[in-house]
Amino acid sequence: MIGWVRLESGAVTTRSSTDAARVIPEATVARLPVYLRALTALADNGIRTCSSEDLATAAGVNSAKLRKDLSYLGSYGTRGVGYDVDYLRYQIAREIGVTQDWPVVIVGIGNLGHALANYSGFRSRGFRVVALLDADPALVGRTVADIAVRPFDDLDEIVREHDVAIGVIATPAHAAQDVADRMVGIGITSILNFAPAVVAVPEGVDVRKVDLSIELQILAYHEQRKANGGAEAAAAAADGVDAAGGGAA
Amino acid sequence: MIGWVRLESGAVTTRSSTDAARVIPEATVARLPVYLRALTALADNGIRTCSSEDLATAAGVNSAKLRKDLSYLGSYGTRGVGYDVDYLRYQIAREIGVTQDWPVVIVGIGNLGHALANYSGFRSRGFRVVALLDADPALVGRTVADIAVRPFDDLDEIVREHDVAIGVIATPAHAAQDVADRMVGIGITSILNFAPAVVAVPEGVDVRKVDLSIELQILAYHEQRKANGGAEAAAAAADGVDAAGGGAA
DNA sequence: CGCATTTTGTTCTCACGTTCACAAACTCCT
DNA sequence: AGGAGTTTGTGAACGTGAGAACAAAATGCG
Ligand SMILES: NC(=O)c1ccc[n+]([C@@H]2O[C@H](COP(=O)([O-])OP(=O)(O)OC[C@H]3O[C@@H](n4cnc5c(N)ncnc54)[C@H](O)[C@@H]3O)[C@@H](O)[C@H]2O)c1
Ligand SMILES: NC(=O)c1ccc[n+]([C@@H]2O[C@H](COP(=O)([O-])OP(=O)(O)OC[C@H]3O[C@@H](n4cnc5c(N)ncnc54)[C@H](O)[C@@H]3O)[C@@H](O)[C@H]2O)c1
Repeated sequence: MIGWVRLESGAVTTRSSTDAARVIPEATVARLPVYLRALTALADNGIRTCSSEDLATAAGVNSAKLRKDLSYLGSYGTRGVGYDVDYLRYQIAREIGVTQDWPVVIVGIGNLGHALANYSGFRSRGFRVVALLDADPALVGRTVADIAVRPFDDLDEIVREHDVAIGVIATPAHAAQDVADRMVGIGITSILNFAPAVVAVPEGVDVRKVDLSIELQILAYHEQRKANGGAEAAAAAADGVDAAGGGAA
Repeated sequence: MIGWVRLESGAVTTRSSTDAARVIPEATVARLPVYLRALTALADNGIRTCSSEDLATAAGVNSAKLRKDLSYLGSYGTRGVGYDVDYLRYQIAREIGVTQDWPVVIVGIGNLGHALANYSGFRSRGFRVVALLDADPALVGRTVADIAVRPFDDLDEIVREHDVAIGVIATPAHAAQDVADRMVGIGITSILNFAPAVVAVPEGVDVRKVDLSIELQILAYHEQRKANGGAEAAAAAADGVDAAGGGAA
């Protein structure tokens, strides 16, 4: 359907048709979890089938975009009928990789680290917090959310023992790069960074950042334009501000 | 430089040249706070002048992108020299609107609400938490970060008194839409939503969402592709995964 | 069965965002 | 003053994403 993968240099590989050209656009990847959440909500309400229009409404997107996104995964709907909620849910979960369990370590058990440790949405979505780490000796030994806080230097041991691939940084900004370097050094290849700092990582390691201040500043920018009446406000209104875009990136 | 704003229908408005065609792309708006943070870091290190290359490195972006982004604000650099750190910092802050103080209310003082209330990065970036609200009578009256928790029904009074434009939702997902509706009803026009739920708002209201689970699931997707060796991994590696894209998107 | 109706999957077009590449503008040195 | 060296600001090329529109496929009804 989408065609074969072109290779610029000579080598030509044949592929089984099952994994044909699976290059899912990044923008689509970022929306799949939203669809998954919407499907779960529908299933919880006892809905077994839905149209792209229904699901799009539940996910807060346009139905054309939804259908196009789903088409990258395959043809899991039925024309004239719609999608089977449970079936589609499973397919998306499998595509994202949340049918399996992902062990996660959290580094920096301060205000935010406490909240994260207590967050139930972690576990319910296929992520398991295997360790809480902090450099502060006063915190080590305390238990948060039934997990003992351990010294940061235990990172190596824990990552090896549980085969951890995902690390969360919730330390102050000045420590973020050091923590990231240690994580990468031990083989962690995905990092979620809550510290307001740019962390540099080698090729092959993914970093996603969550920055509250940036989100607020983006809101402030639009707010300022709304407040400044006249031409500027008109221009701001015209671009259909509805946002909820981040994601990131 | 950028030309006049074209209007599709007859009406032609003249503009003073000072606010000429200020249509800053959304992607640029999302990066301006990052530049601001990088400039602050440079200033803290005593650096008074920097090139686009320096600043780009500090902000974790490509220098061409940085220069193009800054060009939407005006010409604040000097060719052959670079940018004056303090001057550029002020210009960006003014553009975003963080030279003024933004009053903010936080609704839902659970795990996350506590962390947010204690977050110092709020205040230092031009945002002032004027109230903490919760529906739970057991929480009302307690003080968190020197601010008394007040009943959710005080929202109207507080918003009117402090002229609040920005609201933060940190309640469970099932309460998010109700809280948003109340906020919008009183005149809040910017919402930062931490609950994993789609909230619908009328035109003219901005919603940005921060969703930890989604970020982790995006990481899991890429992680899965890295793990699945062979063709898929090759494709994943080829698309230069370096992410940190949020935001926005 | 044939036809109207519904809804998906896909194609096409346009808008937006990124990156390259270079002229313009500035400094410094001789 | 003039030329070499820097660095900005921006035009143009390219790639990605969004949305409209529609053909293809399924259902249901007479
Ligand atoms: N609190 C919030 O709501 C919030 C919101 C957005 C972003 N953030 C950011 O998240 C980070 C954490 O915020 P917080 O309020 O929890 O801060 P915090 O000071 O309460 O906690 C930071 C924790 O990190 C630990 N730490 C410091 N250096 C370390 C190191 N090298 N290795 C391991 N642990 C180390 C400290 O001991 C402390 O327990 C900060 O960067 C902050 O800017 C916080
Ligand atoms: N804890 C985390 O680290 C974390 C991370 C990401 C997202 N979230 C999301 O943030 C939200 C809050 O998480 P939490 O862990 O703080 O939950 P929580 O249950 O600890 O706190 C929720 C608070 O909201 C209050 N509340 C409930 N309904 C309300 C209403 N209608 N009006 C006002 N207040 C109301 C409750 O009384 C409670 O104090 C949840 O939606 C959660 O999914 C939490």
